[in-house]
Amino acid sequence: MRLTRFFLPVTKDVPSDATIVSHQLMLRTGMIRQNGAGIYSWLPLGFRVLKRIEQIVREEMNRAGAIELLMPTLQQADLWRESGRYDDYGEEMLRITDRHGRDMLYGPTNEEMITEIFRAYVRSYKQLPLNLYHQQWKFRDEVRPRFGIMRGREFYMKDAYSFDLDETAARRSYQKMFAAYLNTFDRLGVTAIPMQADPGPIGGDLSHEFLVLASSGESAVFCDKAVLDVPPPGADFDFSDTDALSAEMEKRTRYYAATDEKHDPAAFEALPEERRIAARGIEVGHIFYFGTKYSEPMKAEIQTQDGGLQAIHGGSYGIGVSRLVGAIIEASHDDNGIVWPASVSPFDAGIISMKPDDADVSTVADAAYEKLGAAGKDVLYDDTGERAGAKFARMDLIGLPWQITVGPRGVKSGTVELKHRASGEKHEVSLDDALARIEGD
RNA sequence: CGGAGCGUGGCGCAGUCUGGUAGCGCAUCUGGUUUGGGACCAGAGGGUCGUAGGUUCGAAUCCUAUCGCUCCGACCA
Repeated sequence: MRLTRFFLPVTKDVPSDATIVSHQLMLRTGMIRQNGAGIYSWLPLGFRVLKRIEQIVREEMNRAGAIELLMPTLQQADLWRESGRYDDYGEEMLRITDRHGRDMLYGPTNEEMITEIFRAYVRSYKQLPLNLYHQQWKFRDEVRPRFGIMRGREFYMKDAYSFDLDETAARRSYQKMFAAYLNTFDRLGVTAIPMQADPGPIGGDLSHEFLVLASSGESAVFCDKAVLDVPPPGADFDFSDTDALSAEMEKRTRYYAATDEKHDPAAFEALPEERRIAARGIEVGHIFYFGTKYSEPMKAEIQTQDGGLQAIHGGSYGIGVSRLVGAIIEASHDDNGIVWPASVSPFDAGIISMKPDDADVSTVADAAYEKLGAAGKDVLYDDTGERAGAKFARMDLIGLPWQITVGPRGVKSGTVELKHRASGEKHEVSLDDALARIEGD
């Protein structure tokens, strides 16, 4: 993408109502635009990141055996009356009346709807286990939205729902999501620690929150440093291996890790002092096993092998996709701007043409742009006539993993400057070497 | 929902106390000089001062109402 053809409203000024760094950086880089309290437009740069996170989440869910579908944002109130949550959910649920006077709502979550879909089609235990998910906008009318997209009222969430015959099978589905989440967050370039959680209004008795450590996090967290060193299951993890699934959970849950709600000071202080981490965290995922909480009132029953009817055991598994954009920035930035993990960066690399009106410079810069594009890399090509300082500052602010600078000096000596954003290392190398380095990333 | 505060060109702010017909910086546009880490000079465009009433000869400024937004607390992906 040529910068002269792109829509990238970067500003030098920090908007005064942004108090945390991710919010400030998202506004400064033109990723989002606020349209109301807790409601945002995703501008082109932000939209790219959102979509890349969504795609990684999708790949990891699919790998774990979940199946994607899409449910609407607007739901019928009657469905929620069946589960009893229409009255229980409270003011956070945005209620709407249509022209015929029917009670509707903007979905804050989809347990009811997925249960309705399930019961309409699934009759036999042979069709289990089943895990259906979607990524869709949600609305929760927060009393106090804040921190930009981190606590918006409208937010983008991946929510998966598992259906199993009994608790044993349901726990296996839970473990699959647990493992899938570890791989997902790892690919997103963040360390998310699973912690015992309160099941909350969704109910049930098995629940973990996944938190990214960040000073601006809304939850106080306490954990054993050792939990940070447990590697993720990895790309070749076998989700059908039940022992391995149990082991992945056990590997982490044996270490102390809790948010303030579940904090046990005695257990924490039993740890050697150098292993105690008391910090703050951002909740980016939450998984629940809730048994028959919805299947019983909503009659989601299947036939068992012996011909009986049985309410299914359910679980739900959320990832805050839009929140992750902010969480990743909170966890990965420096004084100059964002430092994107390569996996979610809005572009794979940036090219700065120091003198776009110089034919020799443009020849080299254009070649770099075309070759990276041909190699499948997404490139932001700064072909503006601005001064060098402005270009460098902007590119640092945006935080792409790689930057190639093409200028008259280098053209003369047959080199370009290759800069790695995260380390700050800069090298004068041949164009081919620079391209090879980026393509190999 | 309790407490606090703010709405003045795209962004950041001054002006409000003490009414006199709107200003600064950044950004934008034009011309010129510049050009390897957020340039300089000259000029220009852009604001019914959140909205609606009221007081007044006159309201960004005073009064009333209303809408919106932010921050602190209790709840949440």
